[in-house]
Parts: sequence; C-alpha cells; structure tokens
Amino acid sequence: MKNSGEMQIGELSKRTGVKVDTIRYYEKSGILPKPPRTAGGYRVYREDDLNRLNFIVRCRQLGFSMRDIGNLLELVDEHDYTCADVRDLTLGHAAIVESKIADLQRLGATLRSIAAKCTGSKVPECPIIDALLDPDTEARV
Amino acid sequence: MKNSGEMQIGELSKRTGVKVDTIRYYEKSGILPKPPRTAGGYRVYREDDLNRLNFIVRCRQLGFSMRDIGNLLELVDEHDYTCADVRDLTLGHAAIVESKIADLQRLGATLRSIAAKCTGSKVPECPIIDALLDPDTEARV
DNA sequence: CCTTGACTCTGGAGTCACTCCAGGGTTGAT
DNA sequence: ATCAACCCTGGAGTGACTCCAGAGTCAAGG
Repeated sequence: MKNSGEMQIGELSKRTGVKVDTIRYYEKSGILPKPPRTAGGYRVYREDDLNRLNFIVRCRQLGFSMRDIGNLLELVDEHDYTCADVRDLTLGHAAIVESKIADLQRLGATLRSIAAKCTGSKVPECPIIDALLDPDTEARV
Repeated sequence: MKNSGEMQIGELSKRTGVKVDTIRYYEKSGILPKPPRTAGGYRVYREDDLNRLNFIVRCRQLGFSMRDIGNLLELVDEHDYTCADVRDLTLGHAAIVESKIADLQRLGATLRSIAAKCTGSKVPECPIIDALLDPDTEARV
C-alpha cells in the first residue's frame, strides 16, 4: 500500500497486536465497519480503522464485553452520547470488577488455607482432598 | 425412590444446586460416572454420586477447570495420589488466582481514574471516551 | 382403564470471544 | 513462469455450560 494511510489487514494486525482472524471476527460482529476492497478482494484499512481498533483493544483489556463496546461505539458513532451515559457504563463495570476481586480474594485464602494443611508426605490421606470432600469447607464464591 | 440412598436426577439436582442439564453434561464429560438406569431409562444415583458431585461443585467454585477436576478425581479414584501432587495443583491454581487479582486491581484503578474525570455533563466531549481513544492510557491487563 | 401432570430422555443448537484450519485466490519479485 | 508471502471464505473447535423440541415414563386421581 503506497498511499499514506492505507494498509491491508496484515499491517493493521501488526500495528494493533490484534490477530488477523480476530479483526475479521470483529467485522463480522459489527463493531468494525466493513472496509472497501481492492480489485482482488483484499480489505483496505485507513488510520480511522486503526484508531477504532485500538479503542476496541483498550476496552477489551479493561474487560468490557463486546456488547458493551458495541453500545459505546454506537453512542460515539451517532455523536449522541452524554458523558453521564458513558460514566455509568464505566462505573457499572468497575463495580463488577470490585466484586470479582473480592471473590478471588476469598478464593485465594481458601486455597492457601487448605494447601497449608498439607504435609507433602506420600500418604494417601490428603487434607486437601479431605477439605474438598468435606461439605463444610468454606468455598463459597 | 423409596430406597434409602437412591434418587433420580431431579433430586440430585436439588440437593446439590447443580442443574439437571449440567449433571448430564458432567456425565458426558466423564467426570461423573454413568449411573445405572431404571427399566424406563431414568438415571439412578446414590449417596456416592452426591458426594462426588459436591466435590466437583466445590472445585468449580474454587475456580478449578474441569480438566483439573478430572485429574484430581482420577488420582482419587485410583487411590494413587500423593498429597504433594494435590498440593502442587492447588498452589499452582492459587498462583493463577493471585495474578488475576493483581490484574483486576490495576483494571479497577484505571476504570475509576477515567470515570473520575467525568463531569456528568451533557456535552459530547467525554473524558472517558477520550481516555479510551488515547493510545497512552494505561490500560494494560 | 384413562388421563393428567410432573418428571425424564436424547440430540442439537446457542452463548462468548476468539482461534485455527483447509483449500483456494492475489500480488510482487525473481 | 514460478515462488513466497500475503489474502480470501466458510466451517469447526474451545470451555462450561444453558436451553430447547419432541418424545417417553411414572404415579395419582377420576
């Protein structure tokens, strides 16, 4: 691609770190627009697509679902969002993240406490197995 | 089921909180043994199955994958595990949990910091969107 | 004996967010 | 002319379920 901002899917992939297959998947899912094609049927992307894809990547890294991202992009595309809409989405997501952290912390504590009971010996009586078999083990997540 | 420990799938489901479909899925996946059937083809379960299923539930709640659980149960079934084997599996899993927690904590901090920039006003310029569009936002997970 | 309703069966499809593959076409350089 | 490196499509696979349609089973009531 000689032209300034134009590239094909491989370069877009390299510049965003998103796999080629995944880019096509995003297109099929509707969060990336269908790009124009060359005579040979190759997709042609521009800087805009690069930015949009980077946006998607960042959202995914932050744990937003594709549905969330779709909503976000729809708002952006329509220039019809309020900042409050977006903040709500973000804070709602942050709350989910918090509770996941709490769950995992309880989980980690349980795992460590049952592992700590283990002597590492070769006997077939294992406190970990026992703990897992015991209905009273605190293992609520 | 008049007999002491015998029950069919619905009761097993109620007593473990595992959906009927999921129990059948566990059977198909090989971590629950194929139970005997009545003349009519209904699965018949006993207390043993209840215990095993509770074990599975507890492991799943602790975040073990079905593959892990399969390995664990294989060891148990063969009476051929050492306590150290099991501890290794548990601690390996605990390490993964720790790193997930760290990831989520970074994630939560990023979400809160970008949401904090938001005024909630109705203007279409949104600091959250800007932050997401900005390639320098620290959003590594 | 018949019907009703609650239960169960199987096989298959759907979910999410990709990932991989086979079997082919395009492009640019040698 | 041929070669490697790219690109295309459609379909299948992942994990851990969940849901469904359409059919069969069983116990109780009329």
